[in-house]
Amino acid sequence: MGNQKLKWTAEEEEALLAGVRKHGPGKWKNILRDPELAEQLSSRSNIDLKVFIYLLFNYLFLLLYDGMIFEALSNLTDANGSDVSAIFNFIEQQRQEVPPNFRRMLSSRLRRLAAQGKLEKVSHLKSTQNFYKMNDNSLVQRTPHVARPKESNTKSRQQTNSQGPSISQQIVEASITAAYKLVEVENKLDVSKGAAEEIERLMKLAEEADEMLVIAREMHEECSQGKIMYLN
DNA sequence: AGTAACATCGGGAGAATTTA
DNA sequence: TAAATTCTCCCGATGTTACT
Repeated sequence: MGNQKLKWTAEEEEALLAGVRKHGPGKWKNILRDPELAEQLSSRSNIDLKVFIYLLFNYLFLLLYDGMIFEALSNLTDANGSDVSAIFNFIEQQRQEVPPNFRRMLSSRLRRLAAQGKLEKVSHLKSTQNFYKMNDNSLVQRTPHVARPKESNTKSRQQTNSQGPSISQQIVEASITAAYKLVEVENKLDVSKGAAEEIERLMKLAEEADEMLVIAREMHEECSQGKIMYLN
């Protein structure tokens, strides 16, 4: 038996994104029936389209949280690390408003990042609170443990490593900028009725993140040629 | 009410990578 | 180099929503 694995090609991704723009998210059948897209998506079912977007969605949320956390920690430069409350307050201050369950999600994500070695967990004798600070691995992120549908021509991990941390770092940097926009989406996702509209907005934000990634890549190339660039 | 389409999630399996 | 681990993708079950 066994599933026939069919990696998403760039053409399929483009066709799907074009379909979402044209017909709207959730209109998978319409997208598949669209004569302009049917050929590119001929080997995909409506379930495939749905799952692809769903996984993209999940992936972006991971980027969202990591981006906000890394930004907070890079500003909270306490040598002993920052506790969850300090990180929460920073993000809340920046964001003005956060989702009701954000603190819980933040705490769990911090534990996860610490477990993965992307953050350093600092224990203090005087406090039961966990403190976290960035470490050398903070910007050397491996891909999150969710399918990452945007990366269709999956490079081997060795290739990724040989390029150094820059690509991952670029993703993180791009996500920081996109993070505050994306969290608005999350706020409204509590009202599940409007999820489809929010996903549509998310698609646009994803495009923005991609554009930022292109810019980040260009900057990286310039830097690698010895040019000095300043970030505001 | 019946039906079609969709959302969400868990789990299985193959491929790729790491480790001993 | 084989075994173990991680990543990526797909399928199917279940529940919900929208339409007729």
